[in-house]
Amino acid sequence: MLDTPPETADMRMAAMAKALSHPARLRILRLLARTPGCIGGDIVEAVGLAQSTVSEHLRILKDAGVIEGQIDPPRVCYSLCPGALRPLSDLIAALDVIQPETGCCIVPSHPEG
Amino acid sequence: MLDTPPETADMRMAAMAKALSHPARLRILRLLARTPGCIGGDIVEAVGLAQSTVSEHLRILKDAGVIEGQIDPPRVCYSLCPGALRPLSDLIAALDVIQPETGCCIVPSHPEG
DNA sequence: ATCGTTTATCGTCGGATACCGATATATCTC
DNA sequence: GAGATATATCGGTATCCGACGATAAACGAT
Repeated sequence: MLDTPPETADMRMAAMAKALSHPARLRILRLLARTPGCIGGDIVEAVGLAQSTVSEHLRILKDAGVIEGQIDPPRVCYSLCPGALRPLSDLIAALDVIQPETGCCIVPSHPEG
Repeated sequence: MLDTPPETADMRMAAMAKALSHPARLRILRLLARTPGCIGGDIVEAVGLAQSTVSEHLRILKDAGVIEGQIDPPRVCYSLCPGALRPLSDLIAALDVIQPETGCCIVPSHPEG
């Protein structure tokens, strides 16, 4: 039912950014980075939301490829996918590089025909 | 009406990420980075959406502090705010650093009791 | 003062998101 | 099979988002 829908690179990038666009999810990511191993439902306690809500956030992160879950029944052990966010930081770096220090407009005058 | 609502650092970060969470906005950012100077309504053509829609995207980016507009009546000259996204890439870097190469779970066993 | 140009705002609509409680699912233990 | 545990999914509701057309606002030119 999903014959490779027109998913552009920007769409993937946008989806990745969207995964980071909620405080609870940032919390989760930091928690996962912090933890020496990986955790299960402790995340629920850490973020202070309902279990179902946290599960949804985890799904979003998983769908975005930012985290992955390793099953250890009946738990699931979540962890970061190391290089997953690299493209995003690369984009940010690229944007900054090209725009060095020029305050703003270089051509404030309008070159009319 | 907005007496500094409990805006945490994570909320700011999330808002920044949300600014990047749409293909059209990524398009706009890349366009601004690309352009030697900065552009006005050419953005509208570039993204292929209605003028009002693009204006809204620009507002979102501006609110997030990612871009800024310099007025050159009747146009507005948009440009990137150079270091604005740094905190986001820093976060990403931090996440990756701490998670070195450990495939996943370090403690798959559940310390019951 | 009026017109033309460019951008911002408004009203609206459909669809997505966030949150919750309740329930289903999966697995180990007994 | 029954029970316990941990996670995923479902149903519902309130809110937000993205898109558009229409309209307002700001300013230079005539």
